[in-house]
Amino acid sequence: MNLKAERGAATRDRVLAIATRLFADLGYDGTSIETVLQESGLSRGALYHHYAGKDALFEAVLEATESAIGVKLMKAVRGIADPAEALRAGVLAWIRLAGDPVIQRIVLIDAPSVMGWERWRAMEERYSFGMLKAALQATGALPAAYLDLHAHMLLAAINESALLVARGGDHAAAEAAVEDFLRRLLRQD
Amino acid sequence: MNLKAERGAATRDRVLAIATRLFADLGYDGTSIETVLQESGLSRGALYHHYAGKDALFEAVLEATESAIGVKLMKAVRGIADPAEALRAGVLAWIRLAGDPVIQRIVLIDAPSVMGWERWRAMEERYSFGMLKAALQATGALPAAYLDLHAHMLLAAINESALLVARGGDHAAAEAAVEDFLRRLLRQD
DNA sequence: GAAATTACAGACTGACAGTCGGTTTGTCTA
DNA sequence: TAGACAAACCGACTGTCAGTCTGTAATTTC
Repeated sequence: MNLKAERGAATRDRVLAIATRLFADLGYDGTSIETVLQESGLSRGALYHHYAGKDALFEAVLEATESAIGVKLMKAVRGIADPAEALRAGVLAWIRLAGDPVIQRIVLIDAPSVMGWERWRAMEERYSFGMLKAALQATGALPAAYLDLHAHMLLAAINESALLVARGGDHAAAEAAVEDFLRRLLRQD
Repeated sequence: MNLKAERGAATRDRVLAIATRLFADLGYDGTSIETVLQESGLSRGALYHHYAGKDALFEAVLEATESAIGVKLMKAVRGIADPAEALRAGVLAWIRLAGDPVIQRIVLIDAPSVMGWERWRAMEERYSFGMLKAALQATGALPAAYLDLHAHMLLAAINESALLVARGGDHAAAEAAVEDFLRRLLRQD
Protein backbone atom coordinates (compact mmCIF):
# COMPACT_ATOMS: atom_id res chain seq x y z
CA MET A 1 0.00 0.00 0.00
CA ASN A 2 2.34 2.73 -1.05
CA LEU A 3 2.66 3.51 -4.71
CA LYS A 4 -1.05 2.96 -5.22
CA ALA A 5 -2.16 4.96 -2.23
CA GLU A 6 0.08 7.83 -3.24
CA ARG A 7 -1.23 7.83 -6.76
CA GLY A 8 -4.78 7.84 -5.48
CA ALA A 9 -4.09 10.72 -3.11
CA ALA A 10 -2.37 12.67 -5.88
CA THR A 11 -5.39 12.18 -8.13
CA ARG A 12 -7.76 13.32 -5.40
CA ASP A 13 -5.65 16.41 -4.78
CA ARG A 14 -5.52 17.24 -8.46
CA VAL A 15 -9.28 16.93 -8.81
CA LEU A 16 -9.79 18.93 -5.62
CA ALA A 17 -7.70 21.84 -6.89
CA ILE A 18 -9.51 21.91 -10.23
CA ALA A 19 -12.93 21.60 -8.62
CA THR A 20 -12.12 24.39 -6.16
CA ARG A 21 -11.30 26.75 -9.00
CA LEU A 22 -14.37 25.81 -11.01
CA PHE A 23 -16.80 25.98 -8.07
CA ALA A 24 -15.42 29.41 -7.15
CA ASP A 25 -15.60 30.75 -10.71
CA LEU A 26 -18.84 29.24 -11.94
CA GLY A 27 -20.67 28.27 -8.76
CA TYR A 28 -21.88 24.80 -7.85
CA ASP A 29 -24.66 24.68 -10.39
CA GLY A 30 -22.61 26.25 -13.14
CA THR A 31 -19.86 23.69 -12.74
CA SER A 32 -20.36 20.43 -14.59
CA ILE A 33 -18.65 17.16 -13.72
CA GLU A 34 -17.98 17.00 -17.44
CA THR A 35 -15.69 20.03 -17.17
CA VAL A 36 -13.89 18.64 -14.15
CA LEU A 37 -13.31 15.47 -16.16
CA GLN A 38 -11.93 17.34 -19.13
CA GLU A 39 -9.64 19.59 -17.12
CA SER A 40 -8.31 16.74 -15.02
CA GLY A 41 -7.99 14.31 -17.90
CA LEU A 42 -9.71 11.72 -15.74
CA SER A 43 -12.46 9.32 -16.74
CA ARG A 44 -15.93 9.36 -15.20
CA GLY A 45 -15.32 6.02 -13.55
CA ALA A 46 -12.14 7.23 -11.90
CA LEU A 47 -13.72 10.38 -10.54
CA TYR A 48 -16.71 8.54 -9.13
CA HIS A 49 -14.31 6.04 -7.60
CA HIS A 50 -12.73 8.82 -5.54
CA TYR A 51 -15.78 11.00 -4.89
CA ALA A 52 -19.26 9.60 -4.40
CA GLY A 53 -20.92 12.41 -6.34
CA LYS A 54 -20.90 16.07 -7.19
CA ASP A 55 -22.08 17.04 -3.71
CA ALA A 56 -19.41 14.90 -2.07
CA LEU A 57 -16.82 16.61 -4.24
CA PHE A 58 -18.15 19.99 -3.18
CA GLU A 59 -18.03 18.96 0.45
CA ALA A 60 -14.41 17.89 0.10
CA VAL A 61 -13.58 21.24 -1.49
CA LEU A 62 -15.36 23.06 1.32
CA GLU A 63 -13.61 21.05 3.99
CA ALA A 64 -10.20 21.76 2.49
CA THR A 65 -11.01 25.46 2.16
CA GLU A 66 -12.26 25.78 5.73
CA SER A 67 -9.21 23.97 6.99
CA ALA A 68 -6.90 26.35 5.15
CA ILE A 69 -8.80 29.31 6.56
CA GLY A 70 -8.44 27.92 10.06
CA VAL A 71 -4.68 27.72 9.71
CA LYS A 72 -4.43 31.30 8.46
CA LEU A 73 -6.61 32.65 11.25
CA MET A 74 -4.55 30.83 13.86
CA LYS A 75 -1.48 32.49 12.46
CA ALA A 76 -3.12 35.91 12.62
CA VAL A 77 -3.90 35.74 16.33
CA ARG A 78 -0.85 33.83 17.49
CA GLY A 79 1.06 35.63 20.20
CA ILE A 80 -1.65 38.11 21.06
CA ALA A 81 -2.22 37.87 24.80
CA ASP A 82 -5.18 40.18 25.33
CA PRO A 83 -8.41 38.31 24.44
CA ALA A 84 -10.23 41.37 23.14
CA GLU A 85 -7.26 42.29 21.00
CA ALA A 86 -6.96 38.74 19.69
CA LEU A 87 -10.64 38.73 18.82
CA ARG A 88 -10.27 42.00 16.96
CA ALA A 89 -7.23 40.74 15.05
CA GLY A 90 -8.96 37.48 14.17
CA VAL A 91 -12.07 39.19 12.93
CA LEU A 92 -10.11 41.60 10.74
CA ALA A 93 -8.04 38.74 9.36
CA TRP A 94 -11.20 36.84 8.51
CA ILE A 95 -12.65 39.82 6.65
CA ARG A 96 -9.50 40.15 4.61
CA LEU A 97 -9.51 36.44 3.83
CA ALA A 98 -13.14 36.60 2.82
CA GLY A 99 -12.18 39.01 0.08
CA ASP A 100 -11.06 35.92 -1.81
CA PRO A 101 -13.75 34.95 -4.33
CA VAL A 102 -13.07 31.30 -3.61
CA ILE A 103 -14.11 31.75 -0.01
CA GLN A 104 -17.02 34.01 -0.90
CA ARG A 105 -18.68 31.83 -3.42
CA ILE A 106 -17.95 28.43 -1.95
CA VAL A 107 -18.06 29.01 1.79
CA LEU A 108 -20.48 31.89 2.17
CA ILE A 109 -22.89 31.67 -0.72
CA ASP A 110 -23.20 28.18 -2.14
CA ALA A 111 -22.41 26.02 0.88
CA PRO A 112 -25.61 26.56 2.87
CA SER A 113 -27.75 25.88 -0.16
CA VAL A 114 -25.78 22.90 -1.50
CA MET A 115 -25.03 21.06 1.73
CA GLY A 116 -28.13 22.10 3.57
CA TRP A 117 -28.03 24.63 6.34
CA GLU A 118 -27.69 22.02 9.10
CA ARG A 119 -24.59 20.31 7.77
CA TRP A 120 -23.06 23.65 6.82
CA ARG A 121 -23.57 24.85 10.36
CA ALA A 122 -22.00 21.68 11.74
CA MET A 123 -18.91 22.24 9.63
CA GLU A 124 -18.62 25.92 10.58
CA GLU A 125 -18.78 24.80 14.19
CA ARG A 126 -15.52 22.94 13.70
CA TYR A 127 -13.80 25.91 12.08
CA SER A 128 -14.47 29.65 12.05
CA PHE A 129 -17.47 29.54 14.38
CA GLY A 130 -15.67 27.43 16.95
CA MET A 131 -12.75 29.85 17.01
CA LEU A 132 -14.98 32.89 17.29
CA LYS A 133 -16.94 31.43 20.17
CA ALA A 134 -13.81 30.57 22.11
CA ALA A 135 -12.42 34.06 21.53
CA LEU A 136 -15.65 35.70 22.63
CA GLN A 137 -15.72 33.64 25.78
CA ALA A 138 -12.16 34.59 26.60
CA THR A 139 -13.03 38.28 26.60
CA GLY A 140 -15.65 37.69 29.29
CA ALA A 141 -17.69 40.61 28.01
CA LEU A 142 -20.84 38.62 27.34
CA PRO A 143 -23.07 36.72 29.78
CA ALA A 144 -22.76 32.96 29.35
CA ALA A 145 -26.45 32.60 28.56
CA TYR A 146 -26.06 34.60 25.37
CA LEU A 147 -22.63 33.40 24.35
CA ASP A 148 -23.64 30.83 21.77
CA LEU A 149 -26.39 32.85 20.13
CA HIS A 150 -24.37 36.04 20.14
CA ALA A 151 -21.44 34.24 18.57
CA HIS A 152 -23.73 33.05 15.80
CA MET A 153 -25.11 36.48 15.20
CA LEU A 154 -21.72 38.10 15.27
CA LEU A 155 -20.25 35.63 12.79
CA ALA A 156 -23.18 36.19 10.45
CA ALA A 157 -22.65 39.94 10.74
CA ILE A 158 -18.97 39.64 9.98
CA ASN A 159 -19.59 37.36 7.01
CA GLU A 160 -22.08 39.84 5.64
CA SER A 161 -19.57 42.65 5.83
CA ALA A 162 -17.03 40.44 4.11
CA LEU A 163 -19.44 39.89 1.25
CA LEU A 164 -20.10 43.60 1.04
CA VAL A 165 -16.43 44.44 0.89
CA ALA A 166 -15.67 42.34 -2.11
CA ARG A 167 -18.60 43.70 -4.09
CA GLY A 168 -17.10 47.06 -4.70
CA GLY A 169 -17.48 48.11 -1.11
CA ASP A 170 -14.92 50.30 0.58
CA HIS A 171 -12.49 47.97 2.28
CA ALA A 172 -11.28 50.40 4.90
CA ALA A 173 -14.78 51.62 5.72
CA ALA A 174 -16.02 48.08 6.20
CA GLU A 175 -13.16 47.22 8.52
CA ALA A 176 -13.80 50.35 10.56
CA ALA A 177 -17.50 49.53 10.71
CA VAL A 178 -16.83 45.99 11.88
CA GLU A 179 -14.48 47.24 14.56
CA ASP A 180 -17.11 49.68 15.73
CA PHE A 181 -19.76 46.95 15.66
CA LEU A 182 -17.56 44.70 17.77
CA ARG A 183 -16.73 47.51 20.19
CA ARG A 184 -20.40 48.36 20.69
CA LEU A 185 -21.26 44.75 21.30
CA LEU A 186 -18.57 44.12 23.89
CA ARG A 187 -18.32 47.38 25.81
CA GLN A 188 -19.56 47.49 29.38
CA ASP A 189 -22.43 49.73 30.25
CA MET B 1 -58.74 42.06 -22.93
CA ASN B 2 -60.49 40.92 -19.80
CA LEU B 3 -61.41 37.28 -19.67
CA LYS B 4 -58.09 36.37 -21.26
CA ALA B 5 -56.01 38.59 -19.02
CA GLU B 6 -57.80 37.29 -15.96
CA ARG B 7 -57.27 33.69 -16.97
CA GLY B 8 -53.60 34.36 -17.53
CA ALA B 9 -53.23 36.05 -14.17
CA ALA B 10 -55.09 33.20 -12.49
CA THR B 11 -52.79 30.66 -14.09
CA ARG B 12 -49.72 32.59 -12.99
CA ASP B 13 -51.07 32.79 -9.45
CA ARG B 14 -51.85 29.08 -9.39
CA VAL B 15 -48.36 28.19 -10.61
CA LEU B 16 -46.83 30.64 -8.15
CA ALA B 17 -48.61 29.06 -5.18
CA ILE B 18 -47.60 25.55 -6.22
CA ALA B 19 -44.02 26.58 -6.93
CA THR B 20 -43.76 28.37 -3.59
CA ARG B 21 -44.76 25.21 -1.75
CA LEU B 22 -42.42 22.99 -3.76
CA PHE B 23 -39.42 25.33 -3.51
CA ALA B 24 -39.96 25.59 0.24
CA ASP B 25 -40.33 21.84 0.74
CA LEU B 26 -37.75 20.49 -1.68
CA GLY B 27 -35.48 23.44 -2.32
CA TYR B 28 -34.72 24.97 -5.71
CA ASP B 29 -32.62 22.10 -6.97
CA GLY B 30 -34.92 19.44 -5.60
CA THR B 31 -37.92 20.94 -7.36
CA SER B 32 -38.41 19.93 -10.97
CA ILE B 33 -40.43 21.84 -13.52
CA GLU B 34 -41.94 18.45 -14.30
CA THR B 35 -43.52 18.35 -10.85
CA VAL B 36 -44.83 21.89 -11.12
CA LEU B 37 -46.39 20.86 -14.43
CA GLN B 38 -48.03 17.79 -12.95
CA GLU B 39 -49.39 19.54 -9.88
CA SER B 40 -50.72 22.47 -11.85
CA GLY B 41 -52.08 20.39 -14.71
CA LEU B 42 -50.41 22.81 -17.09
CA SER B 43 -48.41 21.99 -20.19
CA ARG B 44 -44.73 22.84 -20.62
CA GLY B 45 -45.53 25.36 -23.31
CA ALA B 46 -48.03 27.18 -21.13
CA LEU B 47 -45.66 27.41 -18.21
CA TYR B 48 -42.80 28.70 -20.33
CA HIS B 49 -45.22 31.18 -21.86
CA HIS B 50 -45.77 32.73 -18.43
CA TYR B 51 -42.33 32.30 -16.90
CA ALA B 52 -39.11 32.53 -18.89
CA GLY B 53 -37.46 29.69 -16.99
CA LYS B 54 -37.01 27.96 -13.68
CA ASP B 55 -34.94 30.82 -12.29
CA ALA B 56 -37.54 33.39 -13.39
CA LEU B 57 -40.19 31.33 -11.64
CA PHE B 58 -38.09 31.27 -8.48
CA GLU B 59 -37.60 35.00 -8.67
CA ALA B 60 -41.33 35.56 -8.97
CA VAL B 61 -41.89 33.35 -5.93
CA LEU B 62 -39.26 35.25 -4.00
CA GLU B 63 -40.70 38.62 -4.95
CA ALA B 64 -44.19 37.58 -3.84
CA THR B 65 -42.85 36.20 -0.57
CA GLU B 66 -40.81 39.31 0.23
CA SER B 67 -43.78 41.49 -0.55
CA ALA B 68 -46.00 39.52 1.82
CA ILE B 69 -43.34 39.79 4.52
CA GLY B 70 -43.18 43.53 4.04
CA VAL B 71 -46.91 43.88 4.59
CA LYS B 72 -46.81 41.81 7.78
CA LEU B 73 -43.88 43.76 9.19
CA MET B 74 -45.59 47.05 8.48
CA LYS B 75 -48.57 45.80 10.43
CA ALA B 76 -46.37 44.80 13.35
CA VAL B 77 -44.86 48.26 13.83
CA ARG B 78 -47.87 50.35 12.94
CA GLY B 79 -48.83 52.79 15.66
CA ILE B 80 -45.60 52.53 17.62
CA ALA B 81 -44.28 56.06 18.09
CA ASP B 82 -40.91 55.47 19.76
CA PRO B 83 -38.33 54.55 17.06
CA ALA B 84 -36.34 52.23 19.31
CA GLU B 85 -39.49 50.46 20.36
CA ALA B 86 -40.68 50.16 16.76
CA LEU B 87 -37.32 48.73 15.78
CA ARG B 88 -37.53 46.19 18.55
CA ALA B 89 -41.08 45.20 17.60
CA GLY B 90 -40.17 44.91 13.93
CA VAL B 91 -37.15 42.75 14.62
CA LEU B 92 -39.10 40.40 16.85
CA ALA B 93 -41.87 40.18 14.28
CA TRP B 94 -39.34 39.31 11.61
CA ILE B 95 -37.85 36.53 13.72
CA ARG B 96 -41.27 35.04 14.27
CA LEU B 97 -42.05 35.24 10.56
CA ALA B 98 -38.74 33.64 9.73
CA GLY B 99 -39.86 30.58 11.64
CA ASP B 100 -41.87 29.75 8.55
CA PRO B 101 -40.02 27.14 6.48
CA VAL B 102 -41.13 28.87 3.30
CA ILE B 103 -39.27 32.00 4.28
CA GLN B 104 -36.29 30.10 5.60
CA ARG B 105 -35.62 27.95 2.63
CA ILE B 106 -36.57 30.35 -0.13
CA VAL B 107 -35.54 33.74 1.20
CA LEU B 108 -32.65 32.97 3.49
CA ILE B 109 -30.99 29.85 2.14
CA ASP B 110 -31.62 29.33 -1.56
CA ALA B 111 -32.09 32.88 -2.81
CA PRO B 112 -28.48 34.10 -2.56
CA SER B 113 -27.21 31.02 -4.32
CA VAL B 114 -29.88 30.83 -7.02
CA MET B 115 -30.22 34.50 -7.91
CA GLY B 116 -26.67 35.48 -7.20
CA TRP B 117 -25.73 37.50 -4.15
CA GLU B 118 -25.91 40.84 -5.96
CA ARG B 119 -29.47 40.52 -7.22
CA TRP B 120 -30.57 39.03 -3.92
CA ARG B 121 -29.11 42.01 -2.10
CA ALA B 122 -30.86 44.39 -4.49
CA MET B 123 -34.20 42.77 -3.74
CA GLU B 124 -33.64 42.79 0.03
CA GLU B 125 -32.90 46.49 -0.29
CA ARG B 126 -36.45 47.04 -1.46
CA TYR B 127 -37.95 45.04 1.39
CA SER B 128 -36.66 43.95 4.79
CA PHE B 129 -33.30 45.69 4.55
CA GLY B 130 -34.82 48.96 3.50
CA MET B 131 -37.19 48.90 6.44
CA LEU B 132 -34.49 48.02 8.92
CA LYS B 133 -32.23 50.79 7.73
CA ALA B 134 -34.96 53.39 8.02
CA ALA B 135 -35.83 52.18 11.51
CA LEU B 136 -32.21 52.25 12.60
CA GLN B 137 -31.79 55.77 11.30
CA ALA B 138 -34.88 56.91 13.18
CA THR B 139 -33.41 55.82 16.49
CA GLY B 140 -30.44 58.10 15.95
CA ALA B 141 -28.24 55.81 18.00
CA LEU B 142 -25.70 55.14 15.28
CA PRO B 143 -23.35 57.56 13.52
CA ALA B 144 -24.38 58.14 9.91
CA ALA B 145 -21.07 56.86 8.61
CA TYR B 146 -21.79 53.38 9.90
CA LEU B 147 -25.51 53.30 9.28
CA ASP B 148 -25.54 51.33 6.06
CA LEU B 149 -22.92 48.79 7.04
CA HIS B 150 -24.30 48.34 10.52
CA ALA B 151 -27.77 47.79 9.09
CA HIS B 152 -26.38 45.08 6.85
CA MET B 153 -24.59 43.39 9.69
CA LEU B 154 -27.57 43.62 12.00
CA LEU B 155 -29.92 42.14 9.43
CA ALA B 156 -27.53 39.26 8.82
CA ALA B 157 -27.33 38.68 12.57
CA ILE B 158 -31.09 38.66 12.91
CA ASN B 159 -31.52 36.31 9.97
CA GLU B 160 -29.01 33.95 11.48
CA SER B 161 -30.90 33.83 14.75
CA ALA B 162 -34.10 33.20 12.82
CA LEU B 163 -32.48 30.21 11.16
CA LEU B 164 -31.27 28.95 14.52
CA VAL B 165 -34.69 29.21 16.07
CA ALA B 166 -36.43 27.02 13.59
CA ARG B 167 -33.82 24.29 13.82
CA GLY B 168 -34.83 23.12 17.22
CA GLY B 169 -33.50 26.21 18.92
CA ASP B 170 -35.23 27.69 21.92
CA HIS B 171 -37.58 30.31 20.59
CA ALA B 172 -37.76 32.39 23.74
CA ALA B 173 -34.02 32.26 24.33
CA ALA B 174 -33.33 33.40 20.78
CA GLU B 175 -35.71 36.31 21.08
CA ALA B 176 -34.11 37.35 24.36
CA ALA B 177 -30.66 37.08 22.81
CA VAL B 178 -31.65 39.21 19.84
CA GLU B 179 -33.12 41.83 22.12
CA ASP B 180 -29.91 41.89 24.12
CA PHE B 181 -27.86 42.06 20.94
CA LEU B 182 -29.89 45.01 19.72
CA ARG B 183 -29.67 46.74 23.10
CA ARG B 184 -25.90 46.38 23.22
CA LEU B 185 -25.56 47.73 19.72
CA LEU B 186 -27.68 50.82 20.27
CA ARG B 187 -26.94 51.84 23.86
CA GLN B 188 -24.98 55.02 24.46
CA ASP B 189 -21.61 54.78 26.13
C1' DG C 1 1.80 -16.93 -7.71
C1' DA C 2 -3.11 -16.69 -6.56
C1' DA C 3 -6.48 -13.76 -4.41
C1' DA C 4 -7.89 -9.43 -3.18
C1' DT C 5 -7.94 -4.64 -3.53
C1' DT C 6 -7.52 -0.30 -5.71
C1' DA C 7 -7.24 2.89 -9.72
C1' DC C 8 -9.06 3.78 -13.81
C1' DA C 9 -11.93 3.36 -18.28
C1' DG C 10 -16.01 4.55 -21.11
C1' DA C 11 -20.50 3.20 -22.93
C1' DC C 12 -25.01 3.72 -21.29
C1' DT C 13 -29.31 5.41 -18.72
C1' DG C 14 -32.67 8.42 -16.89
C1' DA C 15 -34.00 12.86 -15.51
C1' DC C 16 -34.40 17.29 -16.54
C1' DA C 17 -34.56 22.25 -18.45
C1' DG C 18 -35.58 24.46 -22.27
C1' DT C 19 -37.24 24.89 -27.53
C1' DC C 20 -40.30 25.00 -31.34
C1' DG C 21 -43.95 24.61 -34.48
C1' DG C 22 -48.23 24.16 -33.83
C1' DT C 23 -53.78 24.85 -32.15
C1' DT C 24 -57.40 27.07 -29.61
C1' DT C 25 -59.78 30.96 -27.92
C1' DG C 26 -60.89 35.41 -26.75
C1' DT C 27 -60.58 40.57 -28.46
C1' DC C 28 -60.46 44.41 -31.32
C1' DT C 29 -61.46 46.74 -35.59
C1' DA C 30 -62.88 47.73 -40.35
C1' DT D 1 -70.05 40.41 -38.06
C1' DA D 2 -66.01 38.69 -40.60
C1' DG D 3 -61.49 38.43 -40.20
C1' DA D 4 -56.98 39.89 -38.47
C1' DC D 5 -54.40 39.60 -34.30
C1' DA D 6 -52.58 38.21 -30.05
C1' DA D 7 -52.54 35.76 -25.95
C1' DA D 8 -53.07 31.17 -23.75
C1' DC D 9 -51.97 26.74 -24.19
C1' DC D 10 -50.20 22.16 -26.16
C1' DG D 11 -46.81 18.30 -26.45
C1' DA D 12 -43.15 16.17 -29.08
C1' DC D 13 -38.38 16.87 -29.40
C1' DT D 14 -33.38 18.19 -28.19
C1' DG D 15 -29.21 18.69 -25.63
C1' DT D 16 -26.98 18.44 -21.29
C1' DC D 17 -25.75 16.42 -17.36
C1' DA D 18 -25.24 13.47 -13.07
C1' DG D 19 -24.80 9.08 -11.96
C1' DT D 20 -24.48 3.71 -13.04
C1' DC D 21 -22.52 -0.46 -14.58
C1' DT D 22 -19.53 -3.71 -16.49
C1' DG D 23 -15.46 -4.12 -17.23
C1' DT D 24 -9.59 -3.97 -17.34
C1' DA D 25 -4.98 -3.06 -15.55
C1' DA D 26 -1.86 -2.64 -11.92
C1' DT D 27 -0.30 -3.35 -7.24
C1' DT D 28 -0.36 -5.24 -2.72
C1' DT D 29 -1.07 -9.08 0.45
C1' DC D 30 -0.92 -13.71 1.95
